[in-house]
Amino acid sequence: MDLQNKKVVQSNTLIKAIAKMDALPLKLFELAVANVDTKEKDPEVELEKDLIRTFLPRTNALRHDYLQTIMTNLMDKSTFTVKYTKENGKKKTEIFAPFSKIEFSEDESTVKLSFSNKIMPYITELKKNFTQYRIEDLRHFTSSNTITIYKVLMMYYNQYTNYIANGKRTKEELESFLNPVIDVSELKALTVQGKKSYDRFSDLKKRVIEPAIKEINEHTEFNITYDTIRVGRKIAKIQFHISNNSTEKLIGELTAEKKLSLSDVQNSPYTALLLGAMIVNFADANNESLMMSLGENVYPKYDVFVNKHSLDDLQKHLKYVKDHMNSKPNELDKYLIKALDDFEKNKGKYAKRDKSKLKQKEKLPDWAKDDTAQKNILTEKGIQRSKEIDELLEKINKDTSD
DNA sequence: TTGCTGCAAGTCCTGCACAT
DNA sequence: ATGTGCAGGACTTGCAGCAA
Repeated sequence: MDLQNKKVVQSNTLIKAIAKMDALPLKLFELAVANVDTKEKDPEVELEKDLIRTFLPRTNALRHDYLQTIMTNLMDKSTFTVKYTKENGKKKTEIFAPFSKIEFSEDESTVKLSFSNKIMPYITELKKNFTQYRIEDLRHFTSSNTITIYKVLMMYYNQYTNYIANGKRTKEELESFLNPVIDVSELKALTVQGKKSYDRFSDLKKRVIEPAIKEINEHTEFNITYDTIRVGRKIAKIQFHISNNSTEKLIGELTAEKKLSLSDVQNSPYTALLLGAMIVNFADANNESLMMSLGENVYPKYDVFVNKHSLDDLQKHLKYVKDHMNSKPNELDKYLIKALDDFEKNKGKYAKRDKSKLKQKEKLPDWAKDDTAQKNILTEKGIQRSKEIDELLEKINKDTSD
């Protein structure tokens, strides 16, 4: 078995469920989960005794009676509490044991663990939220708190890698997965629940947080740091910072600029805007050298512009550009960049203009000092064209987000 | 089965920093 | 100036692991 790559796969609900297990039962549970075939109807796992032995701190031999103690402990202490709010707003709690049976024999080299039906949905329902982490990392953890904190942090980290791959989250949302903020009370509930409370944050920090982070940093490829967030004088939240050299490389590759293709440029909403403003026509849209020059040189600037202002402002800008164009320039990309730069220089007088301000006399950019251009934005024809572009954009955005 | 050892976890004390 | 909360150290407790 390739432990190095063996991933434990659990639903995030399960991770957030409170496991009152000690470190050893928790490790064995994770080991079993790592090896379960979720497609089986009645999932059973056979673990080699030799493998189990490697997860024990100091044991050289694994005698039958000692194994019995460990497995009894595993059965006794493995309880999961899942709390959630029903649709009608009422709280619901489910408490269940992950294993229905554990069997082993003196003359067999494996231990057979049967999962309970109740826990399987949590392990198999991975489509929405999923967490994967290396079981190998757990081997060296001595505290159940380390395992729990590691799992919670991996939950966030894997959402980061998941979403960065499909590009469906903003940069800020991705950052929040890498720098999750967790309430001290929630962290206490996840780690020391059921035990004597750590009323003093310094005790929680000393006995739970710092040893856990130390172990994670020492035994995994992750580097965890944290900041405390105070509400008043009290430390109410902890913001963790997760980094990982090898995975950063992978993420870098995932997010590295993909080589731009003609279809990328054609499918860009900016192409739709240019078509809508009649700055390019359908023949232009199939002119590869023209479109690639726009995609490489102009669209990145439009990205910056839209980020700063809005797509609506860009749309207005392009209308003015078109209405001021006497003839199609030879180098459309340079022309559009120049027009955008001029716009930015005059943004205070133009970009933030609303309808009430339109009635006032104000200085417009040179390329926009055109009566027909100013009329156009207020004419029925102009409004209609604006609507058409909005509809087109909406359609494109819908297609690309699906 | 019993008792020993080592260690993790929990608690308490003291001094310090800082908000009020 | 005072009270509150934190950090660090010391002490206590419980028990896993193991040998006899």
